[in-house]
Amino acid sequence: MFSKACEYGIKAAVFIAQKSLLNQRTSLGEISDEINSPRAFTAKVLQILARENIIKSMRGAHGGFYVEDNAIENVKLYNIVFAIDGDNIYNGCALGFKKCDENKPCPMHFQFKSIRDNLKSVLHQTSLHDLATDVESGISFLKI
Amino acid sequence: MFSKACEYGIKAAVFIAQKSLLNQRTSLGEISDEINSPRAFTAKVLQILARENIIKSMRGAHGGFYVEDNAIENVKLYNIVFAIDGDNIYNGCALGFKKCDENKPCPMHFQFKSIRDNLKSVLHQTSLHDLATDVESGISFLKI
DNA sequence: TATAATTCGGACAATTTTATCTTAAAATAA
DNA sequence: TTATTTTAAGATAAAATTGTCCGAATTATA
Repeated sequence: MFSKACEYGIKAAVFIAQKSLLNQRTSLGEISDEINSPRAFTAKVLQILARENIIKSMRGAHGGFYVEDNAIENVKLYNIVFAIDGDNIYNGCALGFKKCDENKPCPMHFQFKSIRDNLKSVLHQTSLHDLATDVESGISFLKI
Repeated sequence: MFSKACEYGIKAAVFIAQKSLLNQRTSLGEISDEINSPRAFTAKVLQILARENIIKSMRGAHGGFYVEDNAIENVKLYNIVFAIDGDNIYNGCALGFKKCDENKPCPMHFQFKSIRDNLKSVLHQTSLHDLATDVESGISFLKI
């Protein structure tokens, strides 16, 4: 469903948000340990998120990654997925047509409308804060 | 969402079913023309579907691909997707965990439950017959 | 039987995605 | 200022997916 890059990006962002709620920065090493992801590849993904202002980064000693207070609430899963994988998942045609709409639908267009809409609404509704507090309180997990 | 292989497989199967409803076999060349897919790659996908008994193939002059009468009703999108992409799309964890369930859920587990269930039910409900008749009657399209 | 039409299967090639390595740049602190 | 810690960025490599080619096998027909 999501690319590996996007999976790592989501997990990393949630972990960074979790740390930020505790007023802590976290480093690439700590992140990739915590979410069990390849370090250098994760760095690339974090660069994307930082360029898109979804997370903040700071170089140097005591540097690392963090999420700004207001972003923890305002950044939605939607923004992360869009930054990394684009909007193809929930806007793209299930059969890969460039142009597929009610006027000229692919055979799966109508059956998939509810799925796409559902996905879009979930990604729009779920904030970093929601996910991070769940992990913090032991309701969900970033590593299994 | 689906792999390219799966997209081609679905389109091809629908076209083959459409022809079979008219009691005609169709060849690889006709299929890849009709669904606008790379010929040799499509052949590989059709081999998978044939091995899984989702479609039938016959070599030689006047050979080609077809779907058996009962299969047109009985084969669901589910079977095609499963044969080509496996069940990862609707059973797999959104964040890629091997083991992710209510007991030890990833941060997106509950938000994605409805999406997965919705997807699963759509794929289970939609038959080749449904898709093929829509195309045949001009309601939907295999090429755009 | 010979020929043509067709799928099958294996090997290969190109592209995309995933992953790594190495050096530079920036921030902190001694 | 120098050393240390950290991210940034670019080059490269590995793996997976997508795509191609070719000869063998099979079927129908002349």
